[in-house]
Amino acid sequence: MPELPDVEGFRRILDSCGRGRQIEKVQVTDPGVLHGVSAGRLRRALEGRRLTAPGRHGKWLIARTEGGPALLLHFGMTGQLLCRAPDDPPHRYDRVRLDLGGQHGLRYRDQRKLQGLWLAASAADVEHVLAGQGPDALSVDRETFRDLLAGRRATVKAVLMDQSALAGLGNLLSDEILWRARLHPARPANGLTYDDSRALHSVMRRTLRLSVRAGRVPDRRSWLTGHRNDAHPRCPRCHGPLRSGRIAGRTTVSCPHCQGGDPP
DNA sequence: AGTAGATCCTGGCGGC
DNA sequence: TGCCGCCAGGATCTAC
Repeated sequence: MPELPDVEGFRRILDSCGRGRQIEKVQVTDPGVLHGVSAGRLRRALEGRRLTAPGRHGKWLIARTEGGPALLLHFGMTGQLLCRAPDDPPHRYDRVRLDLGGQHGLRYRDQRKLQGLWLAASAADVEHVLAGQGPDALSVDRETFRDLLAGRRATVKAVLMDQSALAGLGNLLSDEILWRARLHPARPANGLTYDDSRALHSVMRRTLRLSVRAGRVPDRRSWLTGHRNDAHPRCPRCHGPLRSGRIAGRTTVSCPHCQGGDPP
């Protein structure tokens, strides 16, 4: 389930594998992942273009070309970006392939096709596709973060996961961050104190930095994420039983002891 | 403004 | 064994 750290990993793959190289051939093996563009138009728009420094906003990856259009990639739950030689055997979930000359190539691989690829004709068009995204969770400053929480009556978990409020966090990271900050996920966002939001911001940044370094949310046993799929999960901090429920429509794991039994 | 629920999509899993 | 329904959680839409 790609969240900000995973997509940041894909950005690095795109950078090391594709930057400076020319897109020689675009192969769409499943047009079902294309949004608002046909396979033919995608091919005509990208073939012959040279990839430049890629960007990322939240869970979006931006593959820019020199003086040309940009390809926007969203990985849904199961998507990934791989650097593979064009003659590497195809995988059944390879949906789009970019051949970059020689032994270089990129593949958009995705089992469930919940999201996919968008084509942006220009920088302004990139902004258009990304309109409505909140600030990136890795670069949002403390005051902006505090204000976006203070302006919402929804639960703090719902706001953390809302891409229009804050871009980049998914279900796993939200639970991890709230657990580390010792905040109950069902607390109303606008009920957090100044100190709460300050601590939450700091914990979020630290958790994101560690996750980006690992290329994903680590499922180490010292992390909440390393326990959430256990039959009888216990808190790695206090060793009490973890609680599993649904908040904002998502499975939510938290520690009743560390994060409070009931939200105030 | 907020939540719940359906939808999209595919595969793994438990139950019968 | 095989079929059914549920669940996973990325997002969006409608209904309340």
